[in-house]
Amino acid sequence: MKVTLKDIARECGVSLGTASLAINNRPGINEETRRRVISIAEKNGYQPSMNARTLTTKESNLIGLLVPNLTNLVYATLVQGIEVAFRKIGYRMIIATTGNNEEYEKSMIEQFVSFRVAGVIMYPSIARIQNPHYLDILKKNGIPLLFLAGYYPDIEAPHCMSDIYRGIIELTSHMYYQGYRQFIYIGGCRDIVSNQMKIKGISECLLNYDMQFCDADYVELVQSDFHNAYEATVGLIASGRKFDAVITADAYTGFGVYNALVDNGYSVPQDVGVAHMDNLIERGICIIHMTCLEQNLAKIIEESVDMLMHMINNNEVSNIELETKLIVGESTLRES
Amino acid sequence: MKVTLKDIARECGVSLGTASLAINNRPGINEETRRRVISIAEKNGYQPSMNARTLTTKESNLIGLLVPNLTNLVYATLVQGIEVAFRKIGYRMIIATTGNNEEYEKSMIEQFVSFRVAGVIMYPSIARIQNPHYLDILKKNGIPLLFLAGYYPDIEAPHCMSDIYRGIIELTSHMYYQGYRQFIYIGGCRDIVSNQMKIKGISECLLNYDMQFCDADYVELVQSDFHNAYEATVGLIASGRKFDAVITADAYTGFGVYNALVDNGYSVPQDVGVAHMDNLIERGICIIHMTCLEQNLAKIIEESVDMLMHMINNNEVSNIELETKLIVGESTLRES
DNA sequence: TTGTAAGCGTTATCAA
DNA sequence: TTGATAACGCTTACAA
Repeated sequence: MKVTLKDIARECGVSLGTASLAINNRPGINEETRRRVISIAEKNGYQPSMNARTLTTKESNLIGLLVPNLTNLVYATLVQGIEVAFRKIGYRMIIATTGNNEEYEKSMIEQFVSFRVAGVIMYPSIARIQNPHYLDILKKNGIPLLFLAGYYPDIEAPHCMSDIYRGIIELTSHMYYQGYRQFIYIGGCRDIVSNQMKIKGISECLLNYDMQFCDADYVELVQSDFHNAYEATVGLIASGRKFDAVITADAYTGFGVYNALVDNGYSVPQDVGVAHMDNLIERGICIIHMTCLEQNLAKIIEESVDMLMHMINNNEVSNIELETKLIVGESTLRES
Repeated sequence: MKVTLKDIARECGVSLGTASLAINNRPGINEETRRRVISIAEKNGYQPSMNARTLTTKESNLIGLLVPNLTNLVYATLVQGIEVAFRKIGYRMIIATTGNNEEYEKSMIEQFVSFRVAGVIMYPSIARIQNPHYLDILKKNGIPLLFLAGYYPDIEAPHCMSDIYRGIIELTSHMYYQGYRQFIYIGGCRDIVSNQMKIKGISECLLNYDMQFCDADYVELVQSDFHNAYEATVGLIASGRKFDAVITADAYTGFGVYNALVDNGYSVPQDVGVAHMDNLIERGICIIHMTCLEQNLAKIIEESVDMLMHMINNNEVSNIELETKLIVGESTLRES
């Protein structure tokens, strides 16, 4: 049923080799023959088999991209940007999601190997990862790996991400100057590198002002989303815990917190200040303009594609950490 | 650099065939040998080459999925759901975006063919498509095609989508009963099937009330998003055009309209009612609870995966059109 | 239970 | 400018 080069060659009355030259626009073939082969190929809907081609040439021109999911706009934006960038330079992508599931992550990495991809970009996401050394399979097969927006400390591979540490210090300082004193962070698993950077940033910044950010100030959600954040905040209020500043892992989580506060009679920003990571929701949609820390996703996309290409070409690369940008909104601007 | 089965066989001191049996857990091989082969394979990070395997078995277990982009939550939700569903039944996906670009769409379809995918699901999106017959290449290669959430009228392939026609009638009626009389639709290209269904629904519904929905009442945006909708609405207002009801292609467009109205001194829902397709933005985030027409995406996912599997197994399938659900929000509820 | 060899659809090498 | 042939990594008869 599939159309093969042999079919085309036969119909044209030429040999396989000749047909191959024609299809691939290689020199050393009569122009007239080429045209005939190509036209017959098109007529029959012939497409060269990637499988056979990769097998012979050992070049797949394929990139594997692994992200936690696609319904989070940060991931989706990264994926889309990276796909477009690679397409421009003649590479194709296999996009896969892990669902924050270690089994899936492992199986998708194996999948990439079995496709013989030229390189892998992965957004590391698994919370308490059991054994990230299944990533070693990439090295064993000579496939370069680049971590996007984070990394696994145990695995030797370069990364391209935002300098969240610096960014969160800027954010914390801003909130401090607005008079907020008791900070809470609400987000996903604390074991993830990016979250560790946040904790480090917040606590070191507060230390400068002789304040402490302790373990209990990190509210760890099973999943960082609107509803979990809402419930967690309600719980926090019910527990009588004192706090006047909340920083969250992403916008959805931030709005969950905001709604819980308002529903319980608190005013934002007067009673409590709220800020979140990332800036992807159209402001005109939102019930309040939230203060947030914007990552330069476009730059992350550009740099990570660049880095991986260097790695594929056996060049050295060094880690990249990009500046973030503080966007101050109403949610942390107290009337003074 | 890549690890092959030959390497494993050699290291184990068995033949290629035997190694293959072991790796694939086939019967007719000594248990002890199997264990040895498998353990050596794991040690070396061996992964069978999909390329070679597909070439021999002629079964790829791959599905091609094509959507306009990933940053729109509707598409992302569909992609994610479909990926998970196929993974459960042992298929892998190649996810690609078209960026609403006909060239890209064509090239991705060719890509799918060259991967020898078992089937293709595509979200048709190209506005004024020049020649959708590049899809014929799928049929020529015996690859089943399923349209998701729309279809190209000229191409013979089944589709799975919402019954937008019925849904939009329900929405229009609701707005009529709220006293709205002059309808505008704002969305993308009118040539797209789903938009035609909307026009048909609105105009037939209005006809029942002796009202007309004419050509000029369809405001066609180059791209249906927040900013274009905002500008278009401002333009509409400036032109002195009379209208008191706006239905939009999606939530972002709807909020663009809403903001333009409010910024120009109109009140929603008193002066103008606004409603949009789809219901994916967390309500707690939004500045207003908009009336919208919710598609049953979960069902679309389930049914489309099911349909494609039937097609792959050479069974007949018939088109599916699923009910939508009207969610009434503040944006069309006039105080009476 | 294991080994041998043909074949999958390409590309690449070498002769003609 | 073309054709024949080996090779890529794997599966699968079939033979041993």
